[in-house]
Formats: sequence, C-alpha cells, structure tokens
Amino acid sequence: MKDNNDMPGHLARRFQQIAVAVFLAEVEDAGFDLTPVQYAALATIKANPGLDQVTLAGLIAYDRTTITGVIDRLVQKGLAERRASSRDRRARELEITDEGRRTLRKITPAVESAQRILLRGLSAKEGEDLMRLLRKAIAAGNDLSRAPLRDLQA
Amino acid sequence: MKDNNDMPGHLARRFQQIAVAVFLAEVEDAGFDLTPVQYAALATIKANPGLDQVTLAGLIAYDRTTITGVIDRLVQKGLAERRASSRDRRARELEITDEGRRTLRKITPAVESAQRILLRGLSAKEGEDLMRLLRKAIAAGNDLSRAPLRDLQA
DNA sequence: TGATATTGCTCAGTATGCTGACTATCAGTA
DNA sequence: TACTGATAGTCAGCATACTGAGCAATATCA
Repeated sequence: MKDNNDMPGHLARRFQQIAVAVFLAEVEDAGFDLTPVQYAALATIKANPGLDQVTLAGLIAYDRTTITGVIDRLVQKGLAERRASSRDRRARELEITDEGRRTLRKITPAVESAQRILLRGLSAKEGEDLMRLLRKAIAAGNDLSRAPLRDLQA
Repeated sequence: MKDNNDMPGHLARRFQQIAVAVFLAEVEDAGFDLTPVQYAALATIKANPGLDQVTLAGLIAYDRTTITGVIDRLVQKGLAERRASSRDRRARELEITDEGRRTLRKITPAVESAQRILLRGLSAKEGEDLMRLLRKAIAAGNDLSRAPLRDLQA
C-alpha cells in the first residue's frame, strides 16, 4: 500500500500549499494584500512594459482564462493598467502604475523572506538541490499542462 | 533581479500544476473521472473505515472547509457514504462503497503512471532525492498552513 | 450542575486554475 | 478581395483552497 508520502503528486500539493500560506503571511505582516499569483504577474509586467495578456500568461505559466481575473484585481487595486493596443485591436497592453512600482519595491523583503522560510528545513545545499530537481522535472513536464511556460518571442 | 526560476514558491506552483494535469489526463485515459484530491480522500477513507471528516482532513492535509465539498462529490458519485456517528452526534462517519472500492482498484495503474510521468525528466536517484527533499521541507513547514498534516490519534 | 470552552461541520465569500464556447480581430491565401 | 484559419480576450461553469462566521453538540471545570 503506497503511502501519500511516496507520491510526488501529493508532495507537490503539500509544498505548494505551504508556499502560498507562507507567502500570504509574510506579505500581510509587511502590511500588504497581494497573492503569490498577483505578485508574479505584477513583477513580470514591470519587467516587460506594454506586454499583452497572452504573453504575460506564457511568461509565468498561467492559463489565459486565469490571467483575466488576476489583472482585473491588479487594476482594481490601482497597481496596473490595461489599455487597448494600437497595433492589434484584439490585444490589451499592460503597464505597471507608480503605485504598483512602490508596492513591488516595498514588498520585496517579505517575498524573499517567504522563500527562505519555505526552505527553512533544508541546508543551503539541500535547498539548491531541491530547486535544481524541481526545475528539471518541471522542464520535462512543461507541455503537459494547458498553461506551459513560454519564452518571449521578441 | 531574481528570476521566477529562483523562487521555490514559483517552482512549487509549477510542479503542482503539472502534477494535477498529468493525474487528470492519466485517469481520464483510463476511463474515470476523479481528481487528485478526490482520489486521496477516497483512498484514505478505504484505509480508515468509519473515520470522521476532521480526521480525514488531517490525514491528507486538507482544510476542513474544503473536505465538505470533496466528500459531497464522492457521495454524489456513489463512491463513498456519509452517515451520522452514534458516538458523537456532531460527527459524520465516512465509508467507502463497493463501487468506490472497485473504482480505486481499477484506477490504481493510472495513478501510478501519473507519478512516473511527473518524474520522467529525472533519474531514479534524482526522483528519490526530490521526494526526500520535498518531505523534509514540508515537515519543517507543516504547521505554517491552516491545514497541517496530522497523525491518527488512535 | 451550570457556565464556559472546545469541537465537528457547514456556509458565504474570495481567489486561483481549468474546460469549453464565443466574439472580435488579424493573417494568409486563393 | 473574399474565405479560411489562427489568435486575443472574455465568459460560464466546475473544483480546489482559504478566511471568517455560525450552529449544534460535547467536554471541562468551578
């Protein structure tokens, strides 16, 4: 009888569950209200000004139907803006606002703290190993989900 | 500038995303309609007949408010039964049905296949290492989520 | 025993994440 | 240029996850 602890799928779920909880706790302690998903989206918008939603989704491996709601909430919080593209009238160009920039800057220590806490049971080397193995497994399975990671086409 | 790939939290999300996609695909190929969460709950009910919902939630680290809907769906599919406890009238005792037992038996190869696919980018040793490191990180962070893993009190 | 705390469960509300369908638009080609 | 297929975005619907509140029942202890 296989135990849950022998199932990588179950370990994946647990690890993610803890990651989200730690992130939210650290960010709230810092006085902010931002989810891991919203943070990743905002940071990626900042790094790629004017990108469209599909490109953003590809860069962080979100489903295109999920990103709609995430951006809705970033816009509602005044952290990002969505405007029609002049080149392609189907597309929306995304920009970070000054408020979004400020928030990102101030929230960074909490985000980094969350990453440390998530690995607190491991030595530095073990943490590196875990990340390396996760990256490798993820790369091999990238195309198995509906929302694979995609590079910038540039 | 820290890349997403250097954030264990982001890797956790991607790994879990792929794990769910692989599980659902394998199970559907086998002709069944069961989510990873439903599978874990059903298998745990089978292994611990008559357990109550809070205990079940603790054994698989689900939130108590999440388990309600999961069990609803297992009951609706005819795979499990929920009955009032005679010892404690607040509690519900959970049982697997014959249909549930049959489903579990027939679905096992697909579930095991999903676990293999999830690690297909890794060697056997790397897969073992990944699981060991995940277990260690999870153990250290167990109490950081609202739904920690709990042992049977017996 | 009676007041208080705790526990098992449910519900409303919010945020992912997905499937599948739909509209508007664009791109390529006959 | 008219047709065809692909693409960007949205929406409805379903299944986790969680917060916080509430109800009923049990446990505890003065």
